[in-house]
Amino acid sequence: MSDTSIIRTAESERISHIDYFNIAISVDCVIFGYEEKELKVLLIKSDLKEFSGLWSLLGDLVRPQEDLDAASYRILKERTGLDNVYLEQVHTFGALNRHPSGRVISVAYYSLVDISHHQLRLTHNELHWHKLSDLNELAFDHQLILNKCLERIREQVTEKPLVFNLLPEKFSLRQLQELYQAILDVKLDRRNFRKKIMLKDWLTDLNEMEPDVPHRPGKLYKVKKILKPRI
Amino acid sequence: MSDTSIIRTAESERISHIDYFNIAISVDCVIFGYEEKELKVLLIKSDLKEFSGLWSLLGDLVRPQEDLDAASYRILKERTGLDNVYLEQVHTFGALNRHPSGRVISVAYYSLVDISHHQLRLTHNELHWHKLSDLNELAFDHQLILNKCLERIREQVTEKPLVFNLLPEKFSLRQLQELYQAILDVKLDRRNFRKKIMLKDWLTDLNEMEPDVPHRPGKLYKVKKILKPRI
DNA sequence: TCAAAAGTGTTGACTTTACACCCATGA
DNA sequence: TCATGGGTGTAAAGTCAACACTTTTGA
Repeated sequence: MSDTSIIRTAESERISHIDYFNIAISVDCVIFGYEEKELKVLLIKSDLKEFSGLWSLLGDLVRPQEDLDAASYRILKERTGLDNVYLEQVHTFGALNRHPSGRVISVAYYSLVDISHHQLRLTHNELHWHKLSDLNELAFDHQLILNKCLERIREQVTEKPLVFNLLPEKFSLRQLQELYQAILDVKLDRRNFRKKIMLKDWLTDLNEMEPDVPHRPGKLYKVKKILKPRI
Repeated sequence: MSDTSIIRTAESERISHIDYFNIAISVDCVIFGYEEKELKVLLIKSDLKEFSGLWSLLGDLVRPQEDLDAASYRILKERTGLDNVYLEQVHTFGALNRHPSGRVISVAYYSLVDISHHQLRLTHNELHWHKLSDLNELAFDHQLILNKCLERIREQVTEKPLVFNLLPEKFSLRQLQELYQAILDVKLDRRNFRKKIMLKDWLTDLNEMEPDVPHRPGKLYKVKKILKPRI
């Protein structure tokens, strides 16, 4: 890592690094949910005076003995009570003045959760689901982070069976189509959508019908194999 | 960032963060080049005793007053003399024991450079281009980082006019096709390749012919608008 | 004149899109 | 019986893959 041609050891390098141990590293989680045909994101009221009144993503400093992925799972678990959730690293944000307390570099993860999951317990009363379509200014560079994560999800939803993390276990094709429409912000043709999704072979027909709908009920499906944490 | 409901200021938070300022952050650059119909990567002999004899990516600690992107440009510039080069952040690697000197989290970037560029000057005699097809064990988790970057490039080359960064300014369609073949590790049909690349409208016909070839010379092209640094 | 690669189009397979009618259910 | 969405197929357009012959150049 340097041009000096002296052979160094890990120990000598550790010492020479000490000057550099003054950048903090955090993880920010963009936790998406889906409700009322809209994509939502879980935010917490910023507890920093500089951002008072603004909402921010769920984040925390990475602990010295904690893996990055582990930190993101911890944050999610602490805030929602959920484990066993899909999380993916997206990008690292390191602009010099992104944090008013000093140099904090933040690794962004996104996660998709079922808002109606019985296990979901928001553990803080300043924690709320916000419609993506209706967001005010966010603290820090969190709008930037959110945009990047949204972009990533849009790239991935048609390739991988991700969106099922946002839905209850049983769902109809209509619900699934509405979800894709919400994520991609497009209108899809019903017949073509059904053909395409069936071709992917992601779904199992439950031989059950949607209950409590004021019209002809649709069949219910579940996903064959959901993408789960790699931890 | 915490559950305490005391309102904190950036200053008080800065102080409470001090315990956490003991993770170092580095940038590793996967610098790809192309020569003799093969993709190559620029590596340096590891100067750590623990990895003696092994090659490693080009990296350095991020300086306290340095943006992440700026760090990657600095590393590239220091090692190759090149600026004005395409660099993209790919992933951040933070496993606990990835670095023998202590906790070092590394942000990986990839870059594509023209090995024959007149400005290219390798600034260190332990710095060499290695065929991807012919790599030995690398230091740290650098094989992992390299794989991730290669994967990313493969996803992107058909979408964005990236590969032109690997070629001299003027090139023939044969050279371009060989390059795609090297990156994607596939054999492409010449007629289909030409049709497809022309449809993308990335190239300008220079009305010049390839010099010094022992067969019918091909036309030379240059790219219309190369992707350049965002710095 | 030979070897090597340049240049060039068509066909069939497949994928994508657009589009409309009858059916089942609850109110 | 009405309103609502469920369920279904086909044709046209577009994209992709396979494939062969003639031309130009240098040796």
